[in-house]
Amino acid sequence: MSDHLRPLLRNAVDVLPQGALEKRLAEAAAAKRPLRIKLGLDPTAVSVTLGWSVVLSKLAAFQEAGHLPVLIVGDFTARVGDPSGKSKTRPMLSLEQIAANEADYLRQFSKILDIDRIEIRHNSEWLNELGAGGMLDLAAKSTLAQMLERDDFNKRYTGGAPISLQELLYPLLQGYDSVAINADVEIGGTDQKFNLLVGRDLQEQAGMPQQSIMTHELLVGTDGTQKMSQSLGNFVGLDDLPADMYGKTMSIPDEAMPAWYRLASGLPEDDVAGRIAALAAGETEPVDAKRALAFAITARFHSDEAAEEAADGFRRQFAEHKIPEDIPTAILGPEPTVHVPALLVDHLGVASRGEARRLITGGAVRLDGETVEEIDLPREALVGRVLQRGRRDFVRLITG
RNA sequence: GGGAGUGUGCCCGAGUGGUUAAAGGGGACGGGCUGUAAACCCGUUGGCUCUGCCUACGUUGGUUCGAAUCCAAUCGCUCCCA
Repeated sequence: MSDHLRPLLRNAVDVLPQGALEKRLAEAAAAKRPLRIKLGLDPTAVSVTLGWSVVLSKLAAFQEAGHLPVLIVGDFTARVGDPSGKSKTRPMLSLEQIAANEADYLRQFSKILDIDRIEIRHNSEWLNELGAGGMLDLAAKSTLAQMLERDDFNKRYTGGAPISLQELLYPLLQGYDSVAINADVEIGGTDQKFNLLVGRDLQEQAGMPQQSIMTHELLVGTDGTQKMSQSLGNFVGLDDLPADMYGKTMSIPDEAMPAWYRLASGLPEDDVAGRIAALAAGETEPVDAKRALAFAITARFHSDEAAEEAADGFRRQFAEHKIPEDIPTAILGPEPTVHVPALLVDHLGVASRGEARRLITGGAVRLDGETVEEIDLPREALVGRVLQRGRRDFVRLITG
């Protein structure tokens, strides 16, 4: 494999059709024009997760090689809902919400990508124009059997779960984006393979050159089993504080380490390969490998200093079981007796007072490290002390 | 349009008139052990002013001393026929 191609193929699973990318690159070089690299995104969530870093890094690699990332903001399709990997449809979003999410996304993307050197397009631009006639034209060339080849449709269909016609049409809309922007290459996760291929079909029907597609391994979440996603709550966000980024990474199962190293660490490919090999050979202790991984990720999105600090704080809190230094404070009310469950709900993110009571019963609540057993405590017993819920949530109680 | 099913707690799923806030499993959370890993053990998993009260088995209404369980209507979903 030639050196200039290698970074472009990193972490790719499928690169289709065979040889097409190389051909495209050669043509582009000869014509001295950049390739248009499409990445679609649904502006539905709030945080950009570490899972995104895989494709964003790939865009950065293309950018490095002189090509042009074209980001498609699915402001139209967000109102339809992509069924990828989901068993149910997702809610539609308002335009205002979509615009707000988009701005937030770009800010987070800029941690990986030079967002001043990308093209940003909204698919409402052409999909609004498409109209019923255009939609029917798109749909005329696809069959139900073709659509049902898509894995998650297939599963739902055979499992007797509903698939709305709207969802069924989604891949056509997304594929049409490729026609509209003249994509040369489209990248995405492995779950997007079908959609990316639809883009090729529609480009062919439109009589234009067909894009190459490239799918990428999906990063597993902190649970080590399911795909990292915001809705599953198993994610590390690019916006996470250093301590959270470090801590969440430390909580992943050992088995997830190789994948995280490859997909998320941001370390050079050879370095990653070496570390994974050392780990597999038992030359590296798993804990050490995980600390190094947590450090690498934290440093990647913050700084070496911030990562150092996060590592220190982590050691103090979880190895030495000390109360962390920077913890939020909460002002106690004037009442002489304090209802502890209310305190937990108000300041430690407990969902309900009933839940708080259960936590107290279960020994999860501590005051300056001592297990709390009372539901109500006199105010004086709380002032100036640190209330703790579980292993990682603390609040210092003060007077106003 | 006709017919047959089905709708239970975060998810799956049992329950077909009376200790049912609802078996069991998964997930999650918490405690122990530990490397905030895995495995393992234990506990919790509707709300609250908590030895009690309130709300809950798609929705609405009804039968009954009493319903998730029976009836009616209604909404959603699946399958079959057209």
